[in-house]
Amino acid sequence: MLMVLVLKVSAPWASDKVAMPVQLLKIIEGQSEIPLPSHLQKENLEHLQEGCDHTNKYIQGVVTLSYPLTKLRDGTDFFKIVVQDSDNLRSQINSINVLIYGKMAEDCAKIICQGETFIVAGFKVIKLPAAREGGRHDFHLEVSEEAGSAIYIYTKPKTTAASETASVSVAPKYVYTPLNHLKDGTVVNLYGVVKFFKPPYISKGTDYCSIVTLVDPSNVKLTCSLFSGNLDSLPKIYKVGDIVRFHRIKIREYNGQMQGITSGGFASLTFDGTIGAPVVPRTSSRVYTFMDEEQKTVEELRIWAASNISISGSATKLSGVQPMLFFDLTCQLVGKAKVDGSSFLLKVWDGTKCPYPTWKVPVEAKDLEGEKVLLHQLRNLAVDILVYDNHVQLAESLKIGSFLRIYSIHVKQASADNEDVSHMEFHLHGGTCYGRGIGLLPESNPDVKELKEFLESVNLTDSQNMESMCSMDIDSTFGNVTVLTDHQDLSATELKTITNSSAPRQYRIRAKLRTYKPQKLHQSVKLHCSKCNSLQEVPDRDEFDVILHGSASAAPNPELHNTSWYESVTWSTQEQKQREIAIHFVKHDEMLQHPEDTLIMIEGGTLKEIWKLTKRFKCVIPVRSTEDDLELLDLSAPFLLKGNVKYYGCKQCSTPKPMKNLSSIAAEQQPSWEPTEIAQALGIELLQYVFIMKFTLVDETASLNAYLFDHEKFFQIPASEILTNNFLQEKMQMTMNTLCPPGRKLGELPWLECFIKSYNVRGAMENQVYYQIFDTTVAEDVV
DNA sequence: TTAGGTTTGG
Repeated sequence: MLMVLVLKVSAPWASDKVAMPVQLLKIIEGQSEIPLPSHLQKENLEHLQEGCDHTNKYIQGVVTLSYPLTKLRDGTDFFKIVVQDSDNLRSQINSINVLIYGKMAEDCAKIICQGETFIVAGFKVIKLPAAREGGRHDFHLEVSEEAGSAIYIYTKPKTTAASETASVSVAPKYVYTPLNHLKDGTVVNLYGVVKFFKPPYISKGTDYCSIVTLVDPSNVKLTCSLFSGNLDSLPKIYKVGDIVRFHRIKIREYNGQMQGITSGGFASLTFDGTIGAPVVPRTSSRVYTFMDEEQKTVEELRIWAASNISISGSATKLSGVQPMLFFDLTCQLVGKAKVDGSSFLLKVWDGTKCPYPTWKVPVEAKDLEGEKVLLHQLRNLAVDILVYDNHVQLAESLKIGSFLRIYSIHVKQASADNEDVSHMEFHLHGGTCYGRGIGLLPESNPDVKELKEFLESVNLTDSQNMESMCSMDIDSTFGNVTVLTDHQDLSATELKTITNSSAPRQYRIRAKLRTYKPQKLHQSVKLHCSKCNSLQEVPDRDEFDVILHGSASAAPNPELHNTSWYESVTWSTQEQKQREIAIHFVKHDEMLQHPEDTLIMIEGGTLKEIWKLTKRFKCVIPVRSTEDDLELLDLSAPFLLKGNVKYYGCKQCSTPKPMKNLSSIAAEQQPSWEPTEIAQALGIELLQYVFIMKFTLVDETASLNAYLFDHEKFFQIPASEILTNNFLQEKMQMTMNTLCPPGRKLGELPWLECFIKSYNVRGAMENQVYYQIFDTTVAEDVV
């Protein structure tokens, strides 16, 4: 009798789902071949090559020797056998070592006896360091469940003897197929950047399903249907731009296009697609291979994706929702309730306030799960999202307090019969079009970390003060003033009186902010020279990049290295076009200081390198060398980087002085390296970051445009920080939403109090009167 | 098996 055993779990062609590691599939009598899946091809021992994809290949031979089951140092089970190709006994190379790892090793050790016929598919070929001897192969095969190997054993005894030599275990090597080389009917390993995905949802069959569309630098797309009964074994994709590695995905042709589908042994790793983020795989596998080479692949894909994939997406904060649109929300679940059979209520918040009144889904208090006190505290910040149909089951299973990303929420403007003002409704409609669904984010997710930090910073008492400015009862409560001023003694003047008066004068006014410019708040940040009074745009990073490239073409001058006041270090990069970098560390008392106290000057650095250095050192000054001195770069580039801020000098008003002037600051008892002081020493007229905005103010009598020219006082946010700080941008947006809530009629806008002054600007023909807001600060309970 | 990307009802 011939018995055929198939060791499985991850055999790619196995049709059975039983998770038993060893399964008796068939007992065949008098038959010499197992009906192997048609896509498998037999590989001759003589033709083995390292680095090829053997996912669809098998080798067959007789077990001539087996060793006792042992454990490797890391606890992995290890079983080694020698297999001889019985069809080619006269061949020079007819034996090979097969190293079996993990659960498969344990299972094989129980079953395999010498003389049995052994078939393995999905192995890895590893070259041995020593030369071959006596018919032994100079490769060995590595086999494991993780590698997707499958083993077939014929238990019919045959006998041969063979010697064997020790072999060295080498980490397995995978081969990855680019998306433009996929062939129907194969099982491959691949990398890709997520272009589209549906978070896992419960399919109509027995499994979870997740749809993932990948692209890679071949610019070919591949849509994969991934199924698994275990949610954890589907890739943990959180956003478009994430990078995935799939092992053992089956390729099929569907509607004239290649399609990926899970097959036995499918495994995935997911990586954050952000350049510079740690390359840490998200996986449920206990065991996975991940080495320097893989790290490099991920980093390369990140760079490719950065310029080839739009990851702008539709992520929005509640403060930024627009009616009649769809958006993705990262939020925390604070309440949930069953509404009816086909819909379920989720109450969530993200710390920001929706500028529109939002609907409240009526549910009975007893049906609402969540912390009552918190729900009350958050009653004006949390929003109700009604999820339908296929999303209900998943929504029900969510735990209060968990962090979610809800994809493609529909914002619907609606007005009930008994309300004059329309409100916003949030629906997660049934189905999964456009990736509609709910994803559970782990606490380790960087977006969750950021959100948690933000939620903790939200003062719930303050947000209750905003109650008067929000949703339900708009008209009655909007008599309130939301801006504080310094000059409480002045009484308010009507706008008509102001526009009819001559300039210059100062007034206290009470008005509504009908609109403001720019609507994109980051565009309000400019650079101002207090000497020549000029305003300019903040240069973008490309401009800086170009200047850096230009200056890197000249090598640092070694004669300028290591002077009395700085120490220098130089090195060359490994890139194709070698680049020399010099860093000059400014000393204090002839000593180097801690990096966080040190000012450095750098020659030949890239944008990224300089940015990294600013994280570590107190100040960074990009320089280049001339024949006899170091000097600043073109003043279109920042002359100084400190913390998150790039400091610029005025081209008109600056007269750069020798870098050596910095040594006088370095000699101070405790050098503070203040930008103003550095600028002065270097002859730079420091440009100040300012907010420039135009406010259109109205009262019952007239309307006027007043300019806001503000460094920090009005918003209590430094203009210099806003471009690099998301929290502050968020805070500023919320402030503007409070002062000028979008989507409201004039009558529904809040009243503001502020100070304005009028002034004359001489035109060619006549004087023009302008107005500027001054000495005004947004009240703390608004911010 | 399930889905096979392309939104809108409650």
